Amino acid sequence: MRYWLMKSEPDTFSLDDLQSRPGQKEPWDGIRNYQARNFMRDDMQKGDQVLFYHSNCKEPGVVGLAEIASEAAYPDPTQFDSKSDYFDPKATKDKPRWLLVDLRYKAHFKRPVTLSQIREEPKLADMLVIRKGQRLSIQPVEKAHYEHICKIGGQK
DNA sequence: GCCAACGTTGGC
DNA sequence: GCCAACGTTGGC
Repeated sequence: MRYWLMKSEPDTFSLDDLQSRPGQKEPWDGIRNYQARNFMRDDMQKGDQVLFYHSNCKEPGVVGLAEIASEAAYPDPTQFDSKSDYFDPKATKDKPRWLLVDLRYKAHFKRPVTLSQIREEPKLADMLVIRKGQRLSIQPVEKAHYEHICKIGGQK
């Protein structure tokens, strides 16, 4: 099993939104970065654990947990939809360019683990999310880091 | 709203 | 294949 950090802007789609979806599940569409896509395609498996991170907001940080709920990555339907913001004219059904996975809600942390807390904690100094210029919306996370974030967040 | 950092595009 | 121009991300 692997561990991930996935970013979302809470104004667009928050952990609350994921919790209130039917089945507490959501296809994670709109990923348009090759590195992030390759993580989904090559490395993600059903049951992988996810730190759900709120970005571009007042208090950026990990607000809770989710998990990968699809067996594998599959084509993101928004790439074929000319009305979608995520439409990609170069993608075809025979040769889809973009993939997604389903995400399932697990829990809210008792206390969100803020970006500044992560920066201040020496044990988390190697996390990608605090590396300068790091913008990837899907990042691999080491197990020890995952567990420590959970501990700070008050989630076993 | 600003802007640094980074990814992508496209002319050559 | 280079690289300037442009667009996006995301903290502040």
